[in-house]
Amino acid sequence: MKEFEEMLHTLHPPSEEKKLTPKQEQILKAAVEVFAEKGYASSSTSEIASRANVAEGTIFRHYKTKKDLLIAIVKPFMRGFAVPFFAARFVQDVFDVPPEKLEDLLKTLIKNRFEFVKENAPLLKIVLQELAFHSELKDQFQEVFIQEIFPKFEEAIYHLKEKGAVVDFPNPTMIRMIMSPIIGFLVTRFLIAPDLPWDDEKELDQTVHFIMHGLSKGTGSSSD
Amino acid sequence: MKEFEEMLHTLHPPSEEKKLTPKQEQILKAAVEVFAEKGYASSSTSEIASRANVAEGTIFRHYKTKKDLLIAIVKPFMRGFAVPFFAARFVQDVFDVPPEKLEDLLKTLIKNRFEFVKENAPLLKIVLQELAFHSELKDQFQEVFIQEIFPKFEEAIYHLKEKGAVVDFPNPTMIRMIMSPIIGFLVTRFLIAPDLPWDDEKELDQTVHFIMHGLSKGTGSSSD
Amino acid sequence: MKEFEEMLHTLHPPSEEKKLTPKQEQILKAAVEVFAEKGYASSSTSEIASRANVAEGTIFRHYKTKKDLLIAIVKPFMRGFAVPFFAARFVQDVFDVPPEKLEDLLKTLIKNRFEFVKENAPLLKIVLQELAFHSELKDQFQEVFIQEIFPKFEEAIYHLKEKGAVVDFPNPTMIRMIMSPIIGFLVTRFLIAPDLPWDDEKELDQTVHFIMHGLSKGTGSSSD
Amino acid sequence: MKEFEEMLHTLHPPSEEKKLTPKQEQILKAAVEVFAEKGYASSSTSEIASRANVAEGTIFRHYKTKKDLLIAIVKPFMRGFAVPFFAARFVQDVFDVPPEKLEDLLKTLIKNRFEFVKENAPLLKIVLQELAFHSELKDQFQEVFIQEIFPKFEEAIYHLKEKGAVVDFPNPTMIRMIMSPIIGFLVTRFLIAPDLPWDDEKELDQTVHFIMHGLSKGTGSSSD
DNA sequence: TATGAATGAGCCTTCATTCAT
DNA sequence: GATGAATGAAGGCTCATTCAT
Repeated sequence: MKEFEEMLHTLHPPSEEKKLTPKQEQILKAAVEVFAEKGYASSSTSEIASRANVAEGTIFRHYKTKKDLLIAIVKPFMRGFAVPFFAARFVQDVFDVPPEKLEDLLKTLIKNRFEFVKENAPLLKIVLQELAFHSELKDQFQEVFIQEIFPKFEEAIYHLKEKGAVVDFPNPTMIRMIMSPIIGFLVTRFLIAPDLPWDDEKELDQTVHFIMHGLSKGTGSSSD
Repeated sequence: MKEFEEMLHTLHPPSEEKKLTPKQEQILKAAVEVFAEKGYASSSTSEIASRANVAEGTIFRHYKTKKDLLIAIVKPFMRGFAVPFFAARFVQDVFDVPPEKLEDLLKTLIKNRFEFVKENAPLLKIVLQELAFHSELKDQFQEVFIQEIFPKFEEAIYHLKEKGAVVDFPNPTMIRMIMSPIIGFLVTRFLIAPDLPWDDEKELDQTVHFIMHGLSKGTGSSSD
Repeated sequence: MKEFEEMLHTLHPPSEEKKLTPKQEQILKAAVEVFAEKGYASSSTSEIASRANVAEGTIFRHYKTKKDLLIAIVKPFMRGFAVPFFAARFVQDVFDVPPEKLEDLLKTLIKNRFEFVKENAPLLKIVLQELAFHSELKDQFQEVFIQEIFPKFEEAIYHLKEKGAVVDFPNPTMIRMIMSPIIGFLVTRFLIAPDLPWDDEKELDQTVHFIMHGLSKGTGSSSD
Repeated sequence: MKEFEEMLHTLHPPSEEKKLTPKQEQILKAAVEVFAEKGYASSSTSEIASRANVAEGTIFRHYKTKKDLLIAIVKPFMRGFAVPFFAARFVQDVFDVPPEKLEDLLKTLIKNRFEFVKENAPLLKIVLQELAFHSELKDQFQEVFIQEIFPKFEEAIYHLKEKGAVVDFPNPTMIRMIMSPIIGFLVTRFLIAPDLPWDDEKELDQTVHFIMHGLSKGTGSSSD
């Protein structure tokens, strides 16, 4: 479980993005900035161009369309986010690990994804904003999350339920419960109040605690 | 606690919205539709006008600006959402209620807000989308949520902590943990997959369960 | 046969074009000018706008597309050109008239169309230029010429052949032979050298002479 | 008269075009294709480049300008078309030939030009389309047709009139009458309906017949 | 009050042309 | 000589906003 980094390169070798020319990189960087700042629809290619120190035409030489540019930005982010889940490891670990270590397992996973988002906070914003309006992004989301990640989650949850380790809610509900606090944290941490003096380690611990206890079978404080 | 409805009218008498002419209502309704469908920036006043069966000029007679129209839509929604929290009752109840009834209390609150959102799902979408880009909306949000609702929450949490009923996380963290699963549910329920055959009652119960256990002091499934 | 003018209004009452607002007329007039001068593809809507003393946006309020503007110009011209042929009169006259008056008949027809083109010379240019590249125009041409005019011609030719008045070439060939010198004259007269001191009456007489003799059965200069 | 082929090489030795590099040939070929398909103004150098399997820059190495490319295409075609008329032979033949062979003479000439156009149909289209808009092409046309061909025609016509073989129309009118049916045929044959099952020999015969009779002094079928 | 024609700034995109490699 | 990335001017079109009626 310590080697997430390795997995990152399993499916999509890092060389993939290295093909970018300097101009392309400037464009992508500028586009991420502007899209995140103003939203896709309110961003103008001319502003992106000038922030990228590039002629406007240059953008369209590399990305046929403004939307193509958006996709070129969002797709790798989604795939990148999903990479760790592709590993067979993920489910196996849940299966192998003793109950009292589950919390550590979850934390490792979250921590890793947290770091990924930390490096790409503006992209998180762009995805959350634009997913709602572009079917191309929805498709990509479908492909990555619903077809790849969710099944893994379901498998893991299945094991946990069998072990009697967790409450017996429907799978989609449980997945939602796992993800909501995480997303809630990420959004607060990086989008709403990135300038607060965060103690990330502590917040993550508490979030994991919250999720684990929330899904626990016992009745929490109101015993019984 | 059964009389939330009354509170709704406490601060903002219902007469307020009655000043709307029929044309205005058509415009607002159409605008909500279009904004939710395409996002504010990608919506055109001409489409709103034609959906409202109104001349384009008419929109600008009532709302000086496209953005004014957005605000006219979002502001009442935010205020409406916050209304129940204005009641002194809210904190008092938390203080009075016996620990084993806390879950019911939370559920009543959530249920009520759930119904409110249910009637205004497109507005939820608009708020979540546009909050990020319009300082006028952020101000309004600040005013309503941070200045009104959050302090109430903090007070309630203070009581709970005193009672030893909940874990001792920082207040903002706890508020986030309470709200994340709720928002997660609302977004899934109304925006992502509104067409699934939802059992709202059950989902709400489970969400409350999740939150309460998540915040409980006990160690959840990994007992001890 | 003297009342072609009346026929002009038979099918398409003149009121039809009267719906045009002043701005629309300015736009159409300017567009005809510019299209004829530079060709459709090399004309810019901004130049049309400024020649029409109208904002560029105004063009697009009336004609959704640059191409729509082209069609709005060409369609009425084609229909207008075809109008006389719609009359039942046309074929009947050919049938009734004695052989020695055929030349007069043809001349009346040509003269009339000549006047029509004279009023719309730039439009003739536009049609001849753009017909080759726009399927919408081809369709319109098909509809008007091939479906309406050509059949009338064929009928007339059928009568003439029966009378033994003309040579027995295939119908399409004969139609081409009738039209080529006419078009050749129109193009030379209005497009290639409009500034020459033309004696239109004489040219028309000679063109008719040429066509009639060209189609005659006799062997012309060689022999009798 | 059988040796038109020889004339072809009289003024412009065939070697002239042999200087073309393979790339240049590909470019010219592609340009002819694209120009004919879409018209000069709507053709993009990038499409020409890709059809020619050549980098876009390569076009501009050989032809400084898009328009230069057009001229490089059109000029040789015009000159090529005019070549036979340069021969002194042309007028002499008209002078020498007995009246009853005039038709054959004309047919030989037409047939020969017909074959030339047949090999270069797209070029005919390009010339007819672009002549109207490019003064460089008009100049070239002037140079070739008005200064070279027309005088030859006038001379020939002068002879014919002297012989009393033809009607006494003004020279320009007669030239127009000779050329209109020919151009009408070429345009129909190669541009409008190239896919019809043409009997070229017959059409040419009939066209010649039509011209000769059209210009004959007699009154054709309607004797007198 | 309501209308809708008119505006013109600004947007995305295309394209001929240049130039460093 | 050949390439193709880069340019930036110009084009068609959209849209929020104004205003005379």
